[in-house]
Amino acid sequence: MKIKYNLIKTDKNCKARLGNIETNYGTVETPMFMPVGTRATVKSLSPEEVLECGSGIILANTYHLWLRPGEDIVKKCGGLHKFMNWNGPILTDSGGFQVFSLAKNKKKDITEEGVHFKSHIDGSKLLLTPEKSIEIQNKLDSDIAMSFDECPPASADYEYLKNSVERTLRWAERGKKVHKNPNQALFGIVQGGPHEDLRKFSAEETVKMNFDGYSIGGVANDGESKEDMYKAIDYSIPYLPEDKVRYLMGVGDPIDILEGIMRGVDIFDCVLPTRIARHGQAFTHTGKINLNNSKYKEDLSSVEDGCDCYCCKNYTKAYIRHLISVDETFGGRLLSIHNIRFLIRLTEEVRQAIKDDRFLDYKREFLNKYKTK
RNA sequence: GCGCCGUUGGUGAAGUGGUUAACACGCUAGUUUGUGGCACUAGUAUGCAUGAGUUCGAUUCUCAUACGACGCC
Repeated sequence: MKIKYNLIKTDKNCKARLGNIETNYGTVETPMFMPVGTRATVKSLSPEEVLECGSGIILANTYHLWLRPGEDIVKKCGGLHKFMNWNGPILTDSGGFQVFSLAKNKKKDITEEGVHFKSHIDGSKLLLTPEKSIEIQNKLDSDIAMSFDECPPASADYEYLKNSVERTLRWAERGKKVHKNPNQALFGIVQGGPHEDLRKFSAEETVKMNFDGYSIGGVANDGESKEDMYKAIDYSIPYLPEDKVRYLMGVGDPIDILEGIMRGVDIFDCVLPTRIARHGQAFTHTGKINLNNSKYKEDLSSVEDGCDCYCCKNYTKAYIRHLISVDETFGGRLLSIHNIRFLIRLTEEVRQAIKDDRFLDYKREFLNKYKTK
């Protein structure tokens, strides 16, 4: 079966929603945070460890798996779940973001047909089209596939965004036509930058195509202000159906997650917890800390008091600082576990708060403690 | 004892008679939002072994001293 989204309730005081998603690989509760496993692995963690962090779902990336090992190999191995030994649901990104990301430094060639660009591995010329992206995702056999969209930079002007929104709609339609996997849901993506009319248009037109869920894209790009991100959400959500799940792509700063939930978002994903972990930083309820800092040299406390993760239950800051400073991968691994657990725990607490209709109180209390400086 | 060479920051080292002493590593701090990232950004010697001299001016020239390397007796 395809996924099924069940809305359980909405917080009385805001748009925060409590729900769950039924999939062939079990049910996951929303709001939720999805760790990123770009190349069929959440960097440095085993599936068991990801599960132990409380995550029931992960994200994998179409572009990267297309290049290596190739979707046919994954298919031969029995699909992505079997291939990577992950028995929970998997969401695949369409590759749209990679095109944007690759095009940041190099010349991109976005045409009506698709996007021409060069492989980051060997420089060979590639063409990714809406049809190709869906075909790859079908073969990967993820539970949730994304439409192939254009993810414009935050600096794009109105005219560019308008054209981009229209092109993304045409691409969504083309992708939907070739989508064949009966066990895989397909999401449409809302674009339009921070502009109210473009978001409205994009959302309404995308919803008309009747996707299994809806993503809000084009946010969290470099240089984008928080205000623009929140606008993008505010201007998209009202036009999305209540009974379909909403996914804010690429967002994972704790504050942004709470802001998103308050505005009606159900799913988040982000590389932040694992990336900053590899660079020595950890989320805590009082803000982000940097284990590189010399003040932790002799600190025998855990990364965060009261945290129930494997890292905090067994290791000191002094030890982790040492690992990070001598470049041992175990340090980043421990912090990845902690950071993912931190965000998952955040969503667990949020779900309870929504149950009690006190999400806004929870959010206020969290923000009071969480220093960004 | 004599000869010869050397002595620049935490480390390896560039360099010049004249405003701010290159670069690298390290160290310190910051950044990171659908992962081309173990990456990026910034800071880090008021001082060039010590003392004296030459000079308008010396880390750069001269002499002495200390320390170190090498060679000879």
